[in-house]
Amino acid sequence: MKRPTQVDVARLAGVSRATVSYVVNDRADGRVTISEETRRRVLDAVAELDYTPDARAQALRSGDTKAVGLILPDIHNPHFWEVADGVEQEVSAAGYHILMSSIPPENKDAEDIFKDLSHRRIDGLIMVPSFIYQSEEAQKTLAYLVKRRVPIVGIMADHGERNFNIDRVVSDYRETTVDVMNHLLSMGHRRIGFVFGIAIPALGNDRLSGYQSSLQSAGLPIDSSLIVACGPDMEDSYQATKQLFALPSPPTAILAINDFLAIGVLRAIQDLGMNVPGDVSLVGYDDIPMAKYLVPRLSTASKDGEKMGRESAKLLLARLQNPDLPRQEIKLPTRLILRESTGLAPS
Amino acid sequence: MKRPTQVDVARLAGVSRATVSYVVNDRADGRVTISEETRRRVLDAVAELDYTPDARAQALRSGDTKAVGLILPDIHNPHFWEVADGVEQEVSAAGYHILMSSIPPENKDAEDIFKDLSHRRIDGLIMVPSFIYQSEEAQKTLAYLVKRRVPIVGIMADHGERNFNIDRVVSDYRETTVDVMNHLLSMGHRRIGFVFGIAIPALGNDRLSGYQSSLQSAGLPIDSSLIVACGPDMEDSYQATKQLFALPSPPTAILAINDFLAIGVLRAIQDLGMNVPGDVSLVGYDDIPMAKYLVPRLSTASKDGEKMGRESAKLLLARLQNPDLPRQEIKLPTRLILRESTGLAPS
DNA sequence: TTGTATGCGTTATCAT
DNA sequence: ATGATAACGCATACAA
Repeated sequence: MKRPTQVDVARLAGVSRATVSYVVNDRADGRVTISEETRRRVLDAVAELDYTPDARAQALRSGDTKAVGLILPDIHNPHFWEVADGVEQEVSAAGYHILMSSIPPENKDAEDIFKDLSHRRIDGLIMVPSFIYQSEEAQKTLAYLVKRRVPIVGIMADHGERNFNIDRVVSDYRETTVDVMNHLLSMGHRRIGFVFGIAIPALGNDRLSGYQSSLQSAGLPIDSSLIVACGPDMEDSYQATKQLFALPSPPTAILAINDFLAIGVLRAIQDLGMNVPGDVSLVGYDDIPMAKYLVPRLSTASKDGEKMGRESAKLLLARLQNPDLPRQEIKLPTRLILRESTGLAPS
Repeated sequence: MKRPTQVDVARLAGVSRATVSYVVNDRADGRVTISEETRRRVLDAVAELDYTPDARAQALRSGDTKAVGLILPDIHNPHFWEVADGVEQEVSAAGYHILMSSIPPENKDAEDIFKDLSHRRIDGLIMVPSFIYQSEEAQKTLAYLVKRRVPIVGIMADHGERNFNIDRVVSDYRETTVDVMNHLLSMGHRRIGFVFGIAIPALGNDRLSGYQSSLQSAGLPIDSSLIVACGPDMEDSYQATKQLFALPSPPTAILAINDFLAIGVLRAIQDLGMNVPGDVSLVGYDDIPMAKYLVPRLSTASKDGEKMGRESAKLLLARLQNPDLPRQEIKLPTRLILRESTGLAPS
């Protein structure tokens, strides 16, 4: 039993294919008009056959697929689910789907996704353009797509990033990191560690540079042994923390590159027989949903992931509707949320 | 500047469209053969024009879209991201994409997704068929699709669920719940609470029935005030826990319907001035990645989400390749993992 | 070994 | 107010 097509409907209703197309698509605009009589007949036929237009044919004919791609750097970090959720809400309301593509820390898959864009499997792309920094190849491909005016919106930090001339939702932790540091400094912390675990190091630059410049302003040395780079999993941050406390002069406060990794840090500190914030203060980033339920509740620099997702989707939708729009940019704030994981430096 | 098509390539290479199609698709199988000479010419032309086949046209022509849908019940629960990750790994290796569709606790969106399936926007579907239980409508649609032999695989529990006659990956917590209860009982717990917060109540039946039958076997009463149903967010489980301890005779142990909600439970217990496992024992489900980093490390009934994802993808891929396969079913084990959140009942 | 012709299901542009 | 007909870009059976 094959799927019914327009032809089948047309035959059953005793009209032409074009007519079916008209009534199905409600082309009551402008020129075309359909008599109530035939309209009914067609609709009846549609119902009877349970006809539903073929999306593939529509895509070929109309040129777009009603699907947008989404590239995120780390599927295990809850922050990015928030983003995905936001994107989803917005695009699905507009009748689009998300082609969730493999989150590529190494650029390998990124190529594939760009290719999909070229193949017109998707109408546009929302991405946290991490992989871009990893690969010349990817940068060239992106430049090429931009030249072709392919709709792309990037979710990115402001600082030190090349402007790829795409629509962007920017949200930058640099300033808030300075707030974090000032707070820590004012609480008497002098040795502040940084668990820099992130799939793409360049993505952490906003935080790292805020950290370093704060130290400098305070006349404190930048001790590179306090900055430990590690992988993006909780186990990585767990080990990194142990490394930090194996130092001759260990930190009294730690910045974790994100809340997700902060969980591993928290665990390591307690396994070391210390407690937070009594012995060590801890600050994360992103304010993931579970941050406020951890024990202790995690102090963090917050970013509204869901909103970032929604805003980027809006930007993309706008450009899809009107390709000639000037370049769009939305700036979203970040802010410091003090909870229970920060306190006075031990004396 | 328009995208180049087969025609353009054919013209540049001085061959026919068919020839282009042959070399591009490497039809070196069976009958067709292309001389090395023309092959080169075509490939050169392809490179020169940067030709890339149009996926929309391929979809129309070939009948499939190389995309599969994925329906999950709760986007905020890390367990389901493990599943998504597994699915992604497997299908992307086979050249498919995931159409991540809005995770629908209420059936509303489910209809849309089924419709997409009908529209052939996707070739198949992997789902945790939660919404099915909410809506007669959805059940009818599913039955219809099954009759049409649309490739669908369900990720579901075994117990008490209707067999929808689709391929399935089953994994059931009933037995492991009995293990959990036996363990708790052996540690002297007699009043065991259940934080039953889940978007779709029917989905928790494997756990609930294991809980109840264990109680019965032990000759203990089933006190319905110890089972508190709540929403699927951490705040819900947080409040539910407070409710549990407002009882005249509060529990000494708690089962949380999943690890995600267990985080809220853990927080509530400590806010109540009690500690885990000293005052109350806690067990979750799923063994999400952060479970072993919580303080205390969470005892839990584990399920390998990623593997569930991978296996369901394999099933779907197999059926896509051969629609006439007999109905497939894979059973995945669950097991109790004892960590630090369970202990002797207080005396 | 390669080219010709046809159809996939839609939608848009004409005529009628 | 409706109907023919021509693309959209590709893949394939068949002819040459």
